[in-house]
Amino acid sequence: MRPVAGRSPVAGRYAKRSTVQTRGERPGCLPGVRPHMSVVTRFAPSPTGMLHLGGARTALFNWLYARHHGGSFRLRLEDTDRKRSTPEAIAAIIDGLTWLGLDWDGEIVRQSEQRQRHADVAHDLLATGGAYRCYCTPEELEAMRAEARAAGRAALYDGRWRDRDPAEAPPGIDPVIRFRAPQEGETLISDLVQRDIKIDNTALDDMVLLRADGTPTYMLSVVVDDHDMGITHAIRGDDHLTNAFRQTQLFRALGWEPPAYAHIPLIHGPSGAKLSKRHGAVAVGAYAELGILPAAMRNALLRLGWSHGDDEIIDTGQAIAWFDLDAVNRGAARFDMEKLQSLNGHYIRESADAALLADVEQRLAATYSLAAKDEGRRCIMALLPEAKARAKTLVELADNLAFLVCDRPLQMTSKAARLLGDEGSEARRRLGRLQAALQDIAAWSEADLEAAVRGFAEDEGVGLGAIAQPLRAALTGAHASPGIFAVMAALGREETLARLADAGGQGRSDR
RNA sequence: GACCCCUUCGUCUAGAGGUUAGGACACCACUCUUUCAAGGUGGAGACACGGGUUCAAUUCCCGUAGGGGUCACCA
Repeated sequence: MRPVAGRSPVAGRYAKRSTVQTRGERPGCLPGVRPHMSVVTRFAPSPTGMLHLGGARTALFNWLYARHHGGSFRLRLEDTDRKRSTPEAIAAIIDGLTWLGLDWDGEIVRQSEQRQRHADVAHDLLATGGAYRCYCTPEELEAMRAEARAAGRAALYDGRWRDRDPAEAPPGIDPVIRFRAPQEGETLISDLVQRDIKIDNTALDDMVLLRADGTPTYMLSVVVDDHDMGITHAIRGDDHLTNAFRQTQLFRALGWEPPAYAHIPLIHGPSGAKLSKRHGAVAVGAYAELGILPAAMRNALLRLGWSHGDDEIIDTGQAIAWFDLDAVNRGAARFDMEKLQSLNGHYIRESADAALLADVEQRLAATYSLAAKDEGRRCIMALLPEAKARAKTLVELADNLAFLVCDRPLQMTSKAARLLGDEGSEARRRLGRLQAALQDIAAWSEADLEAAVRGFAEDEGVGLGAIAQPLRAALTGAHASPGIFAVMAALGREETLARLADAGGQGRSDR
């Protein structure tokens, strides 16, 4: 992982870029209006935890936007807070994105590796008066905030070192470097999603650029990195909206042009509040375990806050073709697991059998602790087309196929046991006769089996259901399963007859 | 508290100054059927409230209420 953001090579490109800006006069218009500028988006998570739905959706939108415009999508780890950033979190983010199929361009940029450049920028600003040293103690700041709050104002730094003579600096205190933010007028953002929003500059204070220990803060780092990486569009969660004003001011102070911003609404948890560790945030990896297909996840995430008329099932190719920021909503949405599952069922049905096989085998092997033998694999493949139509998740799919690889005698569910009845029941005796009837069937094919069983039912003078249900119980241990003839064909002659014997012959092991 | 944002069926959403307010998930019924799904058909279900503007407002404007976000030497 080597950062690409250097200090110099991109400067020239930038000078060119800033002359093209027309954004701001046309709030509703799309970034595509700026010709000849290749789109560069980025997903910039802080590696302090898992990748949850909100982050995943932000990544998706950035990825889609870049792919739609033929630009590039970068991944940047905002690890300036090295105490909180962990290798596990980095791995979780990478795994999550990989699982989702969101591939990034170029190398991953680790913000911490850019700290010297960030510090240099801060010092340049200091030299030109765009920033100043502040010697406040944490206690002093805390008191300041408490007072502001008590007075019913926003808790802002009051700028007490802004114009103070550094000669008055108290001894023994390492100063922070603060941005000298404009105090008059207002700052406008022409957000691609939220439209024009302006804020009075008095609502913003002089933020810290460099901490007392000389390390850069996030606010400085994003600005420098977005600039250095040539980010044209910053698509991120709504919770960054107020940061955009500060960042815009910093960009301007540095003589740079900020990227186009697009603040997308947050995804809310069941409680209606922002997703967080305490509020319904689940790592995307958890959905993989639940048997969700990445394609379904992408589709579900896409429809949260974005729409294309009445279209619901939108595969990734279609999403790339259709996605743009103008159709992004401004209100937060809640995530609906039921809808995800429904979508997932669709994508499972659309999947090729071979693509599902490995996953099913793995799940079966984990749950039933049986090695997938060739015979087992043959059975599974044979029934996959049937089983696929009945599963909303890969977990269900595996569960629905588990009977194929279970050892005899089968464990019966209570409903299955009821279908079979007690020892010597009519249903069981009939299964015994069926076993005999099937004994010398010539070709063990689904069609022949169906003909044979139907014929048998006729001979017995009962409807097919009266045979099929107990038969299903005997063969699968359950009252519901894929089509019974397909089950028999998949199981094979030997295993089918053996299970029939278990149920019809001696009548054992049912519960 | 200050600043900012949001508000159409339970949920995700479409929509437009005049519509029977559309779709999807979930729900109910019917259908198909060897079961369960899937599929098909049908049903119930929404414009937060109050003022304006207008011939007409759910759509535009202003308030109210409710919800959310942000106010760190976190990101």
